[in-house]
Amino acid sequence: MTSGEPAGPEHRASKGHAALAYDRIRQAIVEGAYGPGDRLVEQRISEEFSLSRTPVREALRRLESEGLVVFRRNRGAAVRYLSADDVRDLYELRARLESYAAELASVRGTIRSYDAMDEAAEQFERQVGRSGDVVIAQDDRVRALSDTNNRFHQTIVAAAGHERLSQMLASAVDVPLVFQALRGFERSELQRSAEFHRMTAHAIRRGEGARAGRLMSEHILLGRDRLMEDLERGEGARAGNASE
Amino acid sequence: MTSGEPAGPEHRASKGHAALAYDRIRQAIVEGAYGPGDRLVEQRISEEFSLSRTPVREALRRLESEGLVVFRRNRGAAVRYLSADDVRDLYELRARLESYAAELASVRGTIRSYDAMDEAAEQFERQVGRSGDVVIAQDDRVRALSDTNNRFHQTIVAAAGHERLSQMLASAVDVPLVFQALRGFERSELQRSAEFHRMTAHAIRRGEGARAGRLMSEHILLGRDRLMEDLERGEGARAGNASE
DNA sequence: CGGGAACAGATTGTATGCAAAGCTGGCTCG
DNA sequence: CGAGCCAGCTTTGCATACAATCTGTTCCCG
Repeated sequence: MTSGEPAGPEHRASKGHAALAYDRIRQAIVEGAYGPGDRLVEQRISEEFSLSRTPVREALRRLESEGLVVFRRNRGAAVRYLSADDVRDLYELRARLESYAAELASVRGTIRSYDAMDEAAEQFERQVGRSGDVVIAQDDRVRALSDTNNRFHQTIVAAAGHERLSQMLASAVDVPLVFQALRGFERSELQRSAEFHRMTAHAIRRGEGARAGRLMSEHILLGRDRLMEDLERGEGARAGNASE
Repeated sequence: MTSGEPAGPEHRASKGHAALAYDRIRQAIVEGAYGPGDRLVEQRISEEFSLSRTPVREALRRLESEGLVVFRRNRGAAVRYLSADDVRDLYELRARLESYAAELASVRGTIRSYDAMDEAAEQFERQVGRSGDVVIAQDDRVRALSDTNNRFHQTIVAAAGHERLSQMLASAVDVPLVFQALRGFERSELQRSAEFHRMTAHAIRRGEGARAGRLMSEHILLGRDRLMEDLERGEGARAGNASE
């Protein structure tokens, strides 16, 4: 569900308080509990989580380096605000990076990683099929879809076997946006996404890297287009509203 | 080592101790004072810089997020070790990112940014011209060359006007490698680099983004080839030992 | 009545203390 | 003679205390 950390059992003590704070703050941002521009006061958060400021601070700086949060000297952290232009840029960057990942995956991936990729693609398809007729509004559905979608993309990134690339993608994907985007998708769009997943996975497995890269890029840019429509219409909860 | 940073209790409030520690540690790694695998013990570093452990720790985590340093839980930080394969991957990634930056710069750059770009390219050329016949061994020369080279590349990235991209490149460039690479360059290779700088800058200014991107990519991949030769021939100071 | 200096509250940035997790080396026991 | 274990030291991770900086407001003076 969250990206990056290897999915271990839920041992709170074994993870370290800083990592814990990181997970929780990140999730709060991704799901919109903290909106863009909200200040993240260390004292308040540390009380909320029953920790000291030190690990909270560490988590915040880590989130800063991933681009979810901005720091201003002596003024602390706030959830990053993204303009429509920022979103456009971010998606285009992501398209390039993930296209590259798809190319690499087609060369370096193992059979097992391909199987995992297909499995995620199939599950996504099933979830789309099961979802309601027009718009899937229920948060749980969106979350499940988002998780499966992330899993598909991350499987490919993992198959690419490029650690730094995977690290970068974690910060380029900007999960809040993906979450938002999926919420607005209509069923036909979800089906198209599922189809792109299938085609991309197929190309990767066959070793056709360039094709896989183009498909992946197109897939992501289609997502961008859809999201930009929403943002320009003004209903994005995360961007587009510039007033305090 | 450092040319002029005050280390005493007298300090400017404008920078913050954490940022200072970051700069100094980073420079030490880039120039090889700390080699790959060296442990970075917080206590020792904080004494060295007359600071407390807190800002040092913060600096180390920032360096971790940039990929120069690795943390292992309860064992602290160490300078990251890069295998030859890692270096290859890193350069290819950098090529893609900076190629994209060049494309963007050709569309978004201002006249002023183009002038700065040319200025850096010209200075690089002058410095190459002035340097010794075969191999420039002197650290000062290498450092000057490295600075100018970085300035050229960073000018383009800045002209691209894509904050996240620029942030990513900061961590993809892995300055120690560039430093090492330049040290091994022969004069003819430096001249070729200078020429690529000129051609790339020209393409950017004329708005030929695709060309600029290809040139930039090629320029970086040439650098990669040269560096890989060095690494394979003997262990470069930074890579060569494969144990975990 | 308006501008600005200074004060107060809030919040970050830095320093230090303390407990727990790792590592090292030596000792004991098989 | 070797292997395993225990003790002590090192170093991190977290908590807390303190100092520096910023923001907003009030009050004084022109």
